[in-house]
Amino acid sequence: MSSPQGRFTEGAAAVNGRTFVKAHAWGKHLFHDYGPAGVVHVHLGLYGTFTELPVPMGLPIGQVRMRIEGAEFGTDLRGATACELIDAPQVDAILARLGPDPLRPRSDPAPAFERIAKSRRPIGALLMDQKVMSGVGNVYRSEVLFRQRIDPYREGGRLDPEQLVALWGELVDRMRVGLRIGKIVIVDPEHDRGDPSYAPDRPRTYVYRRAGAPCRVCGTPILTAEMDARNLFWCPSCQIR
DNA sequence: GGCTTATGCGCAG
DNA sequence: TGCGCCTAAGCCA
Repeated sequence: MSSPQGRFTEGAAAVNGRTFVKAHAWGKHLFHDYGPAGVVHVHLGLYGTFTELPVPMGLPIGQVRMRIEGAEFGTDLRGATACELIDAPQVDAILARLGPDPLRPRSDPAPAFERIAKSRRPIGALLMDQKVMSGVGNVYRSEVLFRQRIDPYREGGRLDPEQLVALWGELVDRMRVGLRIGKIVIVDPEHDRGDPSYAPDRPRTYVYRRAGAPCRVCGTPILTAEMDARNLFWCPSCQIR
């Protein structure tokens, strides 16, 4: 591992030349374990990216914050909002403020259900709150609420227990598909199976970024509004308040 | 080539 | 509540 330029170099210097042992993720947080040297905490934020390159990787292009080089391939990290060396207690502190992650095996949604059930905040905001549950982003919040026919403005406490179970199940299913194929596809994701190049421009979402376009189910124009400083999308006809 | 937008979040005020 | 981060993709010309 190396830390070529600017920002984050101080912390990362401590693991310069160290061997990357393993990685794990909780919600949107990624942890790279370097054994006794510590843990590198990465959060991609809005525009962080890892790009993969064959070895030899050549000189870094642009503002590369962290480079990991393997035997055959390596990665360059750019644009992340966090890339810092932390110790075990700091890892625990981050995990302590995160709710259950639908992508983690054997994740227990009960604490999330409890928080939602007693909240008067809209479900569209609760799904984005990392303390309630972690990993759900702005695309999935709009899409799973459409799939479950729940209006994003409905108060959390006004969801039935069965709806909470169904909503969680929907998140698990959809996010697993996203993980497997490497992109968010809600509309007929099985088309991607075995052929990532299949119909690259076919529809991927029901409502996300489709403001004004007809609902794929009922034809009603999709609405958009800001909720918690993020763009929200929904069908006023399919989704019940 | 330029402009806009964004799968997110911490912090100032 | 609004800004800053500062990359990449999509869209237009």
